[in-house]
Order: sequence, then structure tokens, then C-alpha cells
Amino acid sequence: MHELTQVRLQKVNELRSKGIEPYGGRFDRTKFAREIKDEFESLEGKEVRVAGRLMAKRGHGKAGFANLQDPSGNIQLYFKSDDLGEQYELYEKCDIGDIVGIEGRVFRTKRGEISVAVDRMVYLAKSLNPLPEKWHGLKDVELRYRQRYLDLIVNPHVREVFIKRSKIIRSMRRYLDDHGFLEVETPMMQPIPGGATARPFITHHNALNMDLYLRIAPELYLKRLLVGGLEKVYEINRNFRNEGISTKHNPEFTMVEIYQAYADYEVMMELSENLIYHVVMEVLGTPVVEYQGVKLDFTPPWERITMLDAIKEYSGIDLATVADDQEARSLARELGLEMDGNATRGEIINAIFEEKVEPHLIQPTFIYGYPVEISPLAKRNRDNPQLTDRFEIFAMNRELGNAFSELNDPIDQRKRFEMQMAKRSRGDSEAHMMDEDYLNALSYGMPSAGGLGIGIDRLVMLLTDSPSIRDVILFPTLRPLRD
RNA sequence: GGACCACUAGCUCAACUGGCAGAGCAGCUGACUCUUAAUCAGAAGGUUGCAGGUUCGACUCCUGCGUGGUCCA
Repeated sequence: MHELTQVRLQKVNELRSKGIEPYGGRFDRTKFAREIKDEFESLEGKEVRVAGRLMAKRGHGKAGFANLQDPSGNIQLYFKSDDLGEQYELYEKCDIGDIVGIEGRVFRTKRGEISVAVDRMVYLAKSLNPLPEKWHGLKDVELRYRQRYLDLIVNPHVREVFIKRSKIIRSMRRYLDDHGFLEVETPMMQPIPGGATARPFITHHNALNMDLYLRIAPELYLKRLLVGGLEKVYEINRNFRNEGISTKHNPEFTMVEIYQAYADYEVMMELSENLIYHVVMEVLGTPVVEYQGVKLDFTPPWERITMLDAIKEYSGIDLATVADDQEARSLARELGLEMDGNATRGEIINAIFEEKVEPHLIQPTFIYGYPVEISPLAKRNRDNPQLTDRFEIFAMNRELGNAFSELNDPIDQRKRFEMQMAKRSRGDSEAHMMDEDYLNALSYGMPSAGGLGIGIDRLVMLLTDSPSIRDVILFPTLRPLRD
């Protein structure tokens, strides 16, 4: 045990031996720090009760100051031996980091600082471990993630990020609720993981003696609800993907998925623009977001461009004339792209897109017309069956959302699953699995529909100017510490 | 998975080309009844991420490992 902790434990014992409880109970706060400052004119001279954590202490012999931090901000406390008598010892025994309840009178110091002159103080929690440094805070990123509670105590900006995250999600919910969508919850543990291209986590149910997968997406369950007649549904919750960790990927992350019967992908484009614009305006009060020094304007309408046109525009390559897989592969070789020997035309188009176009997509943009091979759940385009009525939202070179006209033809859906199964048998562990139960649901008739998914963490990153996804997830996935 | 970088007191950081491990904050002792990064005086605090190696001598050089970060796949 550290020496600093021992000193504090000793203080706990001393307090107890004097009949003072270091870990108090209920304390009825009457004012927040912010309120005392805002309402000073009417509060001056009045009694208030505040509670929070002591963040600084400045002693002057028979008087002293401290700073109290509560969720609204900071307020200075003034302890005076003349006022407190024997209780002044409570001040002398308190440490930075202690959580206390204070009763006192509001006043302004000679230097102009609005303060509370303490008449009574109770310990609500004596802190045993020293807090990080008051001026520089906690900088070590590893410690910030492992001990997020410390990060939240000493780095005010971090608190703001997570408050903003909460506001973003609340705003999104309210918008969807107000537009007639029903929030639902579908299984996080699924017998067949579907709805995305990703490797799942596996877990085991003992009583049923069966393996279950943590979901990679809620999509197939939400579409079963469309079959069931719930025509406008959404779900905001966690997905789990068993893949690498980066500044843009965490194994568990939050998505909103939205489905609307009788709509299509164009309706979902409008919904995307309106929803995100609404959220940005409500949370930031301006449609222009500055991210890492770049200004992003979310005012609708956003640019819309097909994947093939975007490739032509940014690389000069015209892929419309590339007819089959064979031709696509030789083109990929010419471009120096490392592709699997079995790569299809659609996969190669996508690879070229990622390489040549994505780095240019800064402002919010809809890329639409995705190849059918990489879109196993999307409806084919009427005029070009090699493409689907699918789009992705890009901003700041990264994918923010994914949407399409939902494939509701059970025969075509079976073919798509079979194509995916063929990829699986060639060793692609990310390819979709066959889901007979889902096909059965489709066979009862699923209304035509548009579906949309938006990555909440990535949206929060943009709106909070956070460079890493770990800055917007309270407890990002980390390896446990070994002894 | 690969490359590169980081790891020194509770926290934030120093330590030249290999030559006595140091400062600020926090903590401790003392002074101080309007300070606010309070001030002043004093004492204390270390397995330099871990394990090896080279060397008269390693925070520093080499190898392996751990954790984290950035970039790439």
C-alpha cells in the first residue's frame, strides 16, 4: 500500500475515534455551484447546502479555502476558525479528493470570488487515494481509459464529451419517436449472426447446451418485425464484431438501425439528412461542425453520386465497361491492388472505391449504387441487376452510415445467401451464414422497405471533435493488466 | 498480424556521447484569519514496465517479453 494512502487511512481512524463518520449517508443539496454563481444577487447572505468533491485546498493558519466540484462546476469554500470553533479540525483533516456536504452562507470575497462560508461540514466519502495532479490533470491515455472515473473527475472536457454523447442519442430518439417510429429491442445473442459482414463473438448457453453469437447487427430481426406489421421501427444498441481495434473500431460499438415499410433507399437518404441535421442543430446549434480543423457542413441536401461515377471522377477509371470478374481482376492487377484470386467484379469495384475515392470524401456525401456481390441483403436496381439500391454516408473519409432498399424477394434472398455460403466454404469467415428462419419469415411477405444504419460512435466523434473512438466510449476494450 | 514510438516518485515531466536518478504538483512537519496553480521554511518519497545480456560502470546500448499509442494490412 502506498504511503499516501496509509496517511489517509490514519485520518479515517482518527475521525472515527472522535465519533465522526468519514462515509456519510443522505445529504440534501439545495444548490449547485453554478446556481450559486448565477443567482448570487438573491442568495447573498443566505444559507445553502452544497455537496461534491474537494479539488483544491489553500490553508492560512486559522482560516482556509477549498474548491468544491459538483456536476455543475466549482464553488469556493471558506473555512474560518472563528466561525467553526472545534469543527475547524474537519477542514484540517480533509484532503483533496474527499466528497463532502457543506452548509454555509453565500458571500463574495474581497477578491470578488463568490464563495460559501462554511458553518457545517460532513464527510460523505473520505478519499484514500491521491487524485492526479491539479494543473496538468491525467494525461497518460492508458490510465485515462483504464480508470475513466479519474479522467472524468480531473478532465472537464471528457465529461463534456460524454454529456454531449448522451444528448446526441436523446435527440436522435426524440426525432424518431416524433416521426412515428417505434423503438424495439431484438436479440443480442443470436443462434445465427447476420445483417453484416463480420466475424462474431461466440458464447455458450449451458441450460440449452448451445452456442450463441453476440450479434454483429440487429438487421434480420428488425426486418422480421416488418413482416409482423410493425411498419416503422428502430433500435439503438450495441453490436459486437470480432475484429481489430483502431482509432475507428472498438469490438463493441453502438448503432442505430431504422426501418420504414413502403419506403426505399431514396426515402432513407432524406431521413439520413434530416435526422443528422436535426441532431447537429439541437446539440451544437449550428450545421457546421469543425472536426480536427476541417469544417463539415451538414445542411441538406448532401451530395449524391454513384459509386461508379465517383470512381470515374477521382481516378478516371470507367468501370462500367468492365463486364466480368476476369476483366476486373486483370484491372486490379494493373492498379497494383492485392486481391483474392476469387475476387468478384463487385468486390474489386469496392476495393478501387476505397483506395481511390474514400480519401476525397470530406463533406457529408451519399455514395449509392453498390455492387450486388457485396450487398447480400439489398434490393437489386431495376435497370442494372449488377447493382443494388444501396448507399453509404461518408464524411471526413469515413463511413458514417449504410442503407438500402430492403431485399424482400425470398427467392433472390436465398440465392444471395447461397453466394455468401460459397464464399464461406472458400474460407471467408466474414461471409454471411444461411438463415432459413429469416427466409421463412420473408416467405410470408415482407413489405417493401427502406433500412438505414448509422454508427453512433463515429457520429459522436465528429460532433465532439474526438480523434479516436476510444474518446467517445466510456470504457473502451483493453487488455487486462497482468501482475 | 507488421512497422515505428512511448513506459522514470501517487500525477505531470527532466537527466548531455554510458559516469552520483532530479524538479513541480500532491502528501508530511512547521509559519500564516480573504486565498485562488496561495506563499514561506524544512524533511521525506524510486526494483527507471518486466527478464536477460554487453560494460569497470546501464534510465541511457543489445535481445526477448508486457502494456499502451500512431500508421499500415
